[in-house]
Amino acid sequence: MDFSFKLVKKDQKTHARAGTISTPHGKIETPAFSPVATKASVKGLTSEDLKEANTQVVLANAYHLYLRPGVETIENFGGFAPFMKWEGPTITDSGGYQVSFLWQKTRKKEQGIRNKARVTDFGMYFYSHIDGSEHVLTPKISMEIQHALAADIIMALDQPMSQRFSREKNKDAYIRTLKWEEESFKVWKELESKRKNGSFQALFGIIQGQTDKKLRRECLKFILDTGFPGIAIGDESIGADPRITAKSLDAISHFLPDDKPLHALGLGGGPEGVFEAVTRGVDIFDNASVTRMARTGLLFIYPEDGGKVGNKFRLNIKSGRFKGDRKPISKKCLCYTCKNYSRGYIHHLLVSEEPLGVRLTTIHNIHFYNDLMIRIRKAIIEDRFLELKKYWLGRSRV
RNA sequence: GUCAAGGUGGCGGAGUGGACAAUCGCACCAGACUGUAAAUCUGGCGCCCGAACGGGCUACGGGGGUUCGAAUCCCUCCCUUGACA
Repeated sequence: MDFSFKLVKKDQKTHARAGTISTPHGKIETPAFSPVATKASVKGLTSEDLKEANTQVVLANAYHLYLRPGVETIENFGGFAPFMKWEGPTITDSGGYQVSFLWQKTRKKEQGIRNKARVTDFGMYFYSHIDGSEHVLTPKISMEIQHALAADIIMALDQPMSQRFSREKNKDAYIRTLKWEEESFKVWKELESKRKNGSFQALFGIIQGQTDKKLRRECLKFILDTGFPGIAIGDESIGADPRITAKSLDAISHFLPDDKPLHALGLGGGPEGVFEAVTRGVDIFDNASVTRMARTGLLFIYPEDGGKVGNKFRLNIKSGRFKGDRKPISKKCLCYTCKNYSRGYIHHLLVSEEPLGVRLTTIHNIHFYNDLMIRIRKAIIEDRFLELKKYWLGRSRV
């Protein structure tokens, strides 16, 4: 088996831990951030850019790649990683999240297309946002798609819970998720047993349950009993507000095994959210807003630059006050962008909608997150994690 | 010089007697951003007072007029563009 998680160091006072995930395509030193390459592309960057920004792993999406360019195309390239010329470890998401929240993401220019999804125990019926064609996603189909996309880490099909759902609907989603994960596991086992190329994909089960401690624990127990190689935690509570995320994680921190990594799906909340999540045992996470914010001009800065909880560790480079500013985005940052370009120039690029602006800001934000994770890992290993956390967050909220 | 069309907020451009401090777009300002249907979306955008409902002032080239009421109608002047000389 080409997949393992080994602890390097466990923090004494918190659940924070440093470890190494080994995959057929290399190691991931944790805690780690995974940039999101939904459609086999981190918007604006080449794989060399990603590498230079210290990226260890990227995450792509089954829903999007299935609809376009299609599974066969990618299979012929040997997976989405060779397709995008990425040589390191990779993750794919099952597509459950996408289908679940399609209905609320209708965009004005695409309003002509049917966008309702219908979920039954059998699967998720949905209409393509591209051409309106009808499709169904089941645990088996999701596993087959992800098998073809050939990431090192794949996700079971789930139906994420939401604060906007009724109690009843959330209960259904929870029960259905357990059922689908079990089914995903069976199909995955079968696909792995038939494998001829000596590779291996690690299937992660997803813990649902929002901030309900009982459900979270029950779900974790189910995932461990079933024997998934890794654990993911999902649904809407792993989101923007670090305190709600913390509440969800607190339910399971004590029960995390040492030999399985915990992935937080879509972990939000900026650097503050990262510290709170790592405090509670998160080893790896992905987040789309890091790169999305880069595109809209929200750039991360260090405490040395004035970054703090109050300003969410970021500045808005599009703001008129940066026009003509000759300083780099951050004086502390060692990314390609900060080493070579000024705030004034980047301000100009984004305001003028020059594509180069997106590339430079995305490089910076990804480098920032990766560097933050490197610092956190180092602090855990050197027994000063809480010290680092306090330095960043000020008076700790924990 | 004659004829024609036109002059509206930072810009473009609607409105052609009351519902107009004036649609809309751009620019500008602020905010948001979860397993990316996002280089997107939301809000503000004459000045002053107010937390808000709201109130006051100044404004559709200048001046004058008609009218209870004018960005809108009439007179006159100035300016722009096009055609003819």
